[in-house]
Amino acid sequence: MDRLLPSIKIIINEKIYVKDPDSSDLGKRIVGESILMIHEMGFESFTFKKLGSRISSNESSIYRYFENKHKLLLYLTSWYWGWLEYQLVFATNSIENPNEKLKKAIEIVTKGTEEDSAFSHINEVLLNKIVINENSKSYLTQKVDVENKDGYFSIYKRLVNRISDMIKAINPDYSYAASLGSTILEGSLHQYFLKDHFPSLTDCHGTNDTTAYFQHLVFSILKS
Amino acid sequence: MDRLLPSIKIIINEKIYVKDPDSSDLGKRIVGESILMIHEMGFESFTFKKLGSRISSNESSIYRYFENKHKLLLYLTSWYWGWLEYQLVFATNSIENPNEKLKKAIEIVTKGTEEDSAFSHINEVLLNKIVINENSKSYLTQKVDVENKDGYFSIYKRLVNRISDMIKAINPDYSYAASLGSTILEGSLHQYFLKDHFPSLTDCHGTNDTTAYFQHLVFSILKS
DNA sequence: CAAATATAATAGTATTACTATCACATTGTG
DNA sequence: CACAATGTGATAGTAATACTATTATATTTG
Repeated sequence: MDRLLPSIKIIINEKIYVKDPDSSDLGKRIVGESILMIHEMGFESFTFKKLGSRISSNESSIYRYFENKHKLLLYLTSWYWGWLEYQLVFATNSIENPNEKLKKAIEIVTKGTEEDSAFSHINEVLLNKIVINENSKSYLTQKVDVENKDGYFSIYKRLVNRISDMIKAINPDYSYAASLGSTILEGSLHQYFLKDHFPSLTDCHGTNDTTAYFQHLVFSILKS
Repeated sequence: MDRLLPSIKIIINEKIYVKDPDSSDLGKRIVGESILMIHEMGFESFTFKKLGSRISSNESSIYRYFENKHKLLLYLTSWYWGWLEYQLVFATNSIENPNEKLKKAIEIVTKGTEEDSAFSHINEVLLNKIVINENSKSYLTQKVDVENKDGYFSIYKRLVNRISDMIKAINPDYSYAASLGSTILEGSLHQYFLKDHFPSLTDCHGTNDTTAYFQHLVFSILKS
């Protein structure tokens, strides 16, 4: 993908970090390298100590950016959802026809990720894979309610709401617009996970299958 | 729920445990009390040491039943899916009409859990809540593929397949029966999670809403 | 050039997730 | 009854984790 708005920045809730990793070279290395490492070894095995030695820095320096690795995961997933929201708005904003708009929206959020040169320190393709594997761990914790109150999940919620609003625009009488919106986003991640690890539980094996599955699903429901 | 088949036992893959917890009083206390504790404090904070002191036993004794707490979680989720499969087969087996059969199946797997007196040491209601919060942690690990090969997820997969088969029985031309089956199971857990923590992202707030949502979703798709 | 700030190095702590060993109690078998 | 096998409990020990604290050293900025 090409650089359309080179000066854009994804804004993350300030409570998620101690110091904005986007404000320094070290911060960007922390974020950029953590994506590679979490992708390689999984979130559980990833530690700040290992990250420190990988970026020739120190454990204690990383703690000046993120309180703990859970907050770093929240940063990464928030960034991903913010980036996806930007793609979504950019691609659908000019579409007038509600059906075409929703169809495009589903395509954007369910298709596999391509690289985006606009954010050089972040590998969006690997980040997408991290989100598939680790996203639910960001909210399946004892602290969800507190963190939700603090707005840690607001980007994700806004994204679901955008999709739900598009659904309502097509069929205002449909009673489950929010549920359908959340099912598309979460269900899409899940289908990609199944494709890699439980292929017998999904039919989405090819490039555009997940998009086709959800487009068919959503429009069948809204027509009836 | 009443005891229909009092002598039934949910069979769990033997590789998941070191010693069958169903074979002794201590084993049953380990399983029964772990459900209460994981529900209370979440899987991350739960440790074998804490469990030991809660059941007036010893950490090392628990290790004689389960290699680690991840295996214990696999045991609990497998048990839950096995139990749910039993409910499903029991409730749908005698239904001839494919539409009625699938409708009933969706009801069984998406409705909230009631207590089952047949398994006295297991609190199915709390176990269902654990599954909502912790199930994905049982497979979102680096070891999934090895554990899958060893059959750790076979009950869950069989359950998805049962639903997929019912879908195919109604509409053999539908291309996404497996995906739809997995979406129902996983999506249902997710809607229950949203209900408790992100209510704005779901419409399933009442007792039967999740069932109604998925029944409407599935039959809309299969009709079209 | 001095002061402020950022980073690195080191050390230390409580907890976790185990492993190993030994003692004791119970149970089953010959 | 004796003795062996098994199950359980108690204790100790280890490596790794997830931090915190302190101090030293760079680097930037005013």
